[in-house]
Amino acid sequence: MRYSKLFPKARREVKAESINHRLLVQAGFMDQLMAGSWTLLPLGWRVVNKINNIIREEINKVDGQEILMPLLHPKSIWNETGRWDKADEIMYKLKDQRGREYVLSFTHEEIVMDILRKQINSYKDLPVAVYHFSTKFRNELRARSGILRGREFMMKDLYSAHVSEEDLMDYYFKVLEAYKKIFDKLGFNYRVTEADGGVFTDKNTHEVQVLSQAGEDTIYYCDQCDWGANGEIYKFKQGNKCPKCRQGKVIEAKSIEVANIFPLGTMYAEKMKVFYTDKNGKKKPVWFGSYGIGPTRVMGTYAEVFNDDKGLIWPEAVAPYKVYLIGLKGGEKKAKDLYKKLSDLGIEVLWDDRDESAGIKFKDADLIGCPIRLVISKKTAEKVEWKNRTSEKQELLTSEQVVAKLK
RNA sequence: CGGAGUGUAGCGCAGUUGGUAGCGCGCGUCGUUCGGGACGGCGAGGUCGACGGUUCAAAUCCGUCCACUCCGACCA
Repeated sequence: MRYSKLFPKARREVKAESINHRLLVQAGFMDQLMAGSWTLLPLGWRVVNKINNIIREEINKVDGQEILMPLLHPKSIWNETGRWDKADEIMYKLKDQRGREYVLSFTHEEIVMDILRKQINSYKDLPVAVYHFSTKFRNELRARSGILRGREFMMKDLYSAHVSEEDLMDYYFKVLEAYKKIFDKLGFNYRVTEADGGVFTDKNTHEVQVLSQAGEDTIYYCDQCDWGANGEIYKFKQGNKCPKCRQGKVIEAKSIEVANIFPLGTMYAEKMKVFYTDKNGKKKPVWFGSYGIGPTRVMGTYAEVFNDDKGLIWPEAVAPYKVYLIGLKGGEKKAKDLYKKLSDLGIEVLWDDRDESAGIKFKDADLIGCPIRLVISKKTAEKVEWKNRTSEKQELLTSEQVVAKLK
């Protein structure tokens, strides 16, 4: 991509208290429509898509099948579970010209249940797991922290149905393992915690929490084993013995909840009459679970966790472009050639071909935060300067060496 | 919803005791520059958040409302 053509350009200054708000807006990744509603601009959309692809890959591995469900739901389906009233405060409800009532989706359990009751007959049809990436609308009392808490945001939600609690819980922990793989690939320092199910279930659930001062949650975790808990239901003291391994100490920390999984049981199936016939010919309710990850919140979390005073720092796995290429005086032609060469090889390059000063290009390169910066100028002569975003070290390579290193 | 703050040019901001609006950046253009936000010349750009009131006169004073940010309640 030629930076001269990219919409929009980085800005000089942005007033915002939250780090993800300031950096992502300043660098041109997102734009605010109103409190809690954001446009993902080309750079931001690329990042979110990369996050989504990493999620998709792991969810497919646990037999999730991707679908796309509607966002406009009739009142009747939400009445079936009682959530039309129970979740009233977070729902955006609408009425059409004839007085019919709807809600903008804040989750999809009821919708999946409706599909299942039409499609599932026998135990032979189970288990089944479906997921989609789509927008969620939640009427938060207060939108805040940039894109971390919006009233409209993207979520990957996976739903699974099973013949028994054993099978559900077996799958539930498989998904938890898949989530760990996802957040390992994404490169976060996170903890898995036990938490409250909120409007979703009375049962306890698990969350993936990325450690960050910008987080709204307080969690407790063991400094030696994998134990962790959300402070909303459990209270522990920093420094006490870990309740699980009895060896490590409890650490209290701020964190951002990026994923949550719920073993919902048979309540939804019973209320919505989602039954299957077992081997003995008996009708039984399906065991149900739901599993969410917030990709747009994940992007905001990156901005909060990976940055320095110069700007964003993207890990290669999700960077909008792998390389930021700068051609300075005397290197324009060579930069153009290298851009073509790398692009032909399928390497993602953002080429700053603007007629701007060297200083502006360097500042924007740092702000946008691609992992690798390449510079060609009079100074580099026939070579190319390679610098990683996370290091001050610069090395001069031939373009062949650059290509080999990038492959 | 309670508390605090802010709305003035595309962005960031200043604007005194009321007298009809400025700065920096950016933008257009010409020229000189060209490895860490270069410099000069010329130029464009505003219903001062909205509505109402006070006044000869309101960005400025008063009232109502709206929007955004932060803290809280709440929430993924």
